[in-house]
Amino acid sequence: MVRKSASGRIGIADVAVKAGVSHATVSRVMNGNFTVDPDIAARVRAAAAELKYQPNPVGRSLALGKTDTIGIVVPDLANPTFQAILRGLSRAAAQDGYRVLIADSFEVSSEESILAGEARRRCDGLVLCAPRMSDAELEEIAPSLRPLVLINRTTAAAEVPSLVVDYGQGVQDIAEHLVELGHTRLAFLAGPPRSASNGMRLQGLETFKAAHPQVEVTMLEGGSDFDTGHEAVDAVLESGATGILAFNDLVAMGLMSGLHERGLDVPGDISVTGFDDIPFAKYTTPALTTAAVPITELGEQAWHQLRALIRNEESAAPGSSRYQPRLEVRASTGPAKAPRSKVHG
Amino acid sequence: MVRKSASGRIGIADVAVKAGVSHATVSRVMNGNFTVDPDIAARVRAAAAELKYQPNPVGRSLALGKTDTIGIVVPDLANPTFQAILRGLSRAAAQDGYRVLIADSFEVSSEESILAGEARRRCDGLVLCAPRMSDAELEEIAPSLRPLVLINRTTAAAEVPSLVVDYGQGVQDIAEHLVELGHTRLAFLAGPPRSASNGMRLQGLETFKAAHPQVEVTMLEGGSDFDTGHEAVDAVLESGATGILAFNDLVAMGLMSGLHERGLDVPGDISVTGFDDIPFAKYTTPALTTAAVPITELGEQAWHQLRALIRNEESAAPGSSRYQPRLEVRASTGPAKAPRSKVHG
DNA sequence: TTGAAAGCGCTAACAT
DNA sequence: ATGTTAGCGCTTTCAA
Repeated sequence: MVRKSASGRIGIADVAVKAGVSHATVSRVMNGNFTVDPDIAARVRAAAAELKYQPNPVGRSLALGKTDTIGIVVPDLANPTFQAILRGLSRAAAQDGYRVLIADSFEVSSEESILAGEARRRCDGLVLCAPRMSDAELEEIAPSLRPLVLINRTTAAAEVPSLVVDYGQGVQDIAEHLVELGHTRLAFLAGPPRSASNGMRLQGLETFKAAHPQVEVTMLEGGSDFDTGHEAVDAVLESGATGILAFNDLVAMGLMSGLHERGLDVPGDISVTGFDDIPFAKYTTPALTTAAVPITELGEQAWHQLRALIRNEESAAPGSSRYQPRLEVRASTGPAKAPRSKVHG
Repeated sequence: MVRKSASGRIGIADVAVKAGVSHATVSRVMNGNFTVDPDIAARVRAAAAELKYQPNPVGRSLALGKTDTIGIVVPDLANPTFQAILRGLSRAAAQDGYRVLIADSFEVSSEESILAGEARRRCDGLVLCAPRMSDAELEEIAPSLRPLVLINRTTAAAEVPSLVVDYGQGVQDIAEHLVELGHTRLAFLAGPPRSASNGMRLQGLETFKAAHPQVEVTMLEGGSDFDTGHEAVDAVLESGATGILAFNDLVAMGLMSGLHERGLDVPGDISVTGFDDIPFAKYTTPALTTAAVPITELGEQAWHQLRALIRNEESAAPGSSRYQPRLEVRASTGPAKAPRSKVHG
């Protein structure tokens, strides 16, 4: 009969008894410490195998002061962008033997710092993804969260590398593309107000407007999902714009769908662009012109930065990097038609 | 100056010293034990706040024998179905104060049981999502993984509830729908060979064929992503079928995209159906006819089942449930044209 | 090379 | 009501 310790699970003590050695020796064998006599080691391994002993990671974590787990906090797990980051992060971390714990703040910015703190305490490091909290709050809690890597957000706090996508430049590239096609009336379907990446897009558009005073750019309120785009059809038509920059691919798809239902042709009547280049983007009808962000790679890089911080806290902190989106011209953008007259709302 | 224990982090001992009480009292206060004198409790709280003390969850877990964390193992985090399950699970678990640890097996079935075991040991319970391992292996390891909930898979092992979607029935509903539209030559674009849900679809089709001997059903090899569908165009055309049942929505979208590139009209020339009703499905052009699976709810239910098991190991085990997909007729299916002649590959 | 013992940070039974 | 003490399961000095 298999002996069990009080808890019901088989522990190191059971193996020690069965092999006729001390806990310490079992521990050494399990950790590949070669100072153990080969015969004894074999005996221990046999006992462990027979009892199907698996070390308890919680006890191990407490003793070692590390969990081999990292945490990631995202504002919305339903967003393909964050899903892709999670995927890249998880894959990269797994290769180094680390697991990932997820925390979804559901866009409730007031919950973010609590979630982050809780996650951090259970892990060896944290990735904070596009946090919605204020700069002040971020800077305040960042030190207590280290090792910490930020995505699409920066902070003045020390030792906190950031990976940020240059959404401002991307949006400018898209706008330039539309201008080259002859569009003179553009509209931007904005994202979530608290999103830093939305702020970067807005800044990029300001730069663009300064360089192209002859181009009219209307700002429209929006969000980050399909429905946002779908519901924006009226506002878009009312703006009289012929080139629409949607916050992201999802919004663009929703908009195209709405436009299609209204009998409008894309890009014949209106050109539509997205952002991110999610996998679906090339399969929409028409295929979506967008700015490609190497998003899975971003997750992977986040792990590499975090790993560096975890491995040697004191030495040279990794720097922050900026990712340039790449314009992907597809079929959803085309030459501007003769100006349309505004449609009544 | 803030005192720190050896580890560098502030521990319960520091608070105890600062408040002039024992560890135990601090612990009581932190856990809301009301047997503590209000004045002392206040003093402890003040000390904790001043030191910004946060209990170490690892120590707590070791003492309590629970981690307030559950694990989920998925075959592929890139798959929208698993993403949705993860989302539902994470949201539901979070409401009860549980976090989720993810493990992606990347469709490597030989890694699954190791991953599952490792995840389980760090958690209080596990959700095994559409495991690719054999029935024998599953049945063997299931007991060691309890509390365990299975999704889209069943096992003979005791105390292991399953949530399974009735893909067989769903596929029959879709096939019936196509037959009603006059299609007599169908083709099924299969999914990953090791996928149990693919097996269920196959079984459903057998049932369908028995009931409709006059309908020709061609089986085509496939996979589970866009590219699979996109690359299947030749095989689909060669089959001469006018009604195509794709393994899932992704495959259907890829196929529609490929058909479109060939100048074929959906549903004019060929009707295409998907499965799952992912959020994108209603925004494809044409909107995709599919079988809707309440997938996020599935993740939520998985948590409820797991919670019941965690809360009282011995009492009435929750039963297994079966989810019926709901046929969503949209624009990608239409009346069959006059039979086409086979196209040369 | 091995065992005894201390300690990781916490909770809880026991004693006062 | 509070402190003392013994674990939780493991790793790692320190002695032998």
